[in-house]
Amino acid sequence: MLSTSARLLRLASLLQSRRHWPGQALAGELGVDARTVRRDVDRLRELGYPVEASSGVGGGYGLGRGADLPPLVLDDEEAVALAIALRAASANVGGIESTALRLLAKLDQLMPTRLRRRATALHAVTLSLRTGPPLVDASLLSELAMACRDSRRLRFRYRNHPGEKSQREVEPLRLANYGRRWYLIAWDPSREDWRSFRVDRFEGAPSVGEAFVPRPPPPDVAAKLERGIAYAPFTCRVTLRLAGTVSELESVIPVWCGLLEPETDTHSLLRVGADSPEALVAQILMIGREVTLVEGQDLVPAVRQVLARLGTLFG
DNA sequence: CCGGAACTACGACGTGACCT
DNA sequence: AGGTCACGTCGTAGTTCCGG
Repeated sequence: MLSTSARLLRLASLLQSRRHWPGQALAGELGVDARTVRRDVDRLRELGYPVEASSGVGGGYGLGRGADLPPLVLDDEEAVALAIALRAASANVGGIESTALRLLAKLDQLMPTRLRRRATALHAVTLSLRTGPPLVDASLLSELAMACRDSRRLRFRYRNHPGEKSQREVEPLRLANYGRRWYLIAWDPSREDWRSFRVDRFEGAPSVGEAFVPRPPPPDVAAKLERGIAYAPFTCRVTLRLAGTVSELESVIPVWCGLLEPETDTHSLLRVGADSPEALVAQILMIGREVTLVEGQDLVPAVRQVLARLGTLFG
């Protein structure tokens, strides 16, 4: 049983973690009666938290936008995650470097020693390699993240892999990053399917539309999208045949190698994508299995050149 | 369009623990 | 014993949904 003060901090933390909370759900989280939650909400309001309430079906509590940011409450794991994420994000997201450093300084000052050791350990043993300029803008990522969190439709202009432009309207689910690239995972009602969109291919700022009821993603959507991301965006693409079923191969072939598809009862297809013939060769070698080329004959001359250079080097 | 059901927040009140 | 505080119960009011 939490003390009243501890419960008040926990309530503030809960309200900051989600836009909307039914009173009964908060009561369940806090282990008290809904009436006690309401009293705590009153106390938070007295402390300056802009807690808004709505009655009726679908009603509940939520943090409104106040004149000032109320005190932010983080638990141990959140504080460590924030410190690590800030260091990583400042290198991969444009426009937030100095803000991230200011925030890190604040966190560093407030963190208990045990947490600071955990947060800095990863940074201390990680070497940051020069990776070029950031690919996406922080404000765009932030806007997409809020649309995911609040389950609001997004309309935006998008340029696909071949460079064709289109107007899209989707129900956003998650942001995902693969290497230095960021992707928006969303349900596309016009295609009746889940799609991933590269954030750096958005043209202009998206417009946020009406709220939608989030649909449960199919259980394997993350793996499928991960493999799709590992293939579709690249300029050098080949399809390989290898022995084994998809379920057998999934456990032995790294997910970043490409997109596995069933072909027959005994063989599967692996679609491999890379930025260059050199990277393609390296990726195919990493598969570590005997493969045959099914599609991508146009890349054969380029790949032969890479192999010839290797032959000269080590011959 | 209307009325009832369902759901939710809100207010009044009683109870028990703790402190002086 | 009396005051204070935190808590739960119960009834009320507002909102939404749905069937006739």
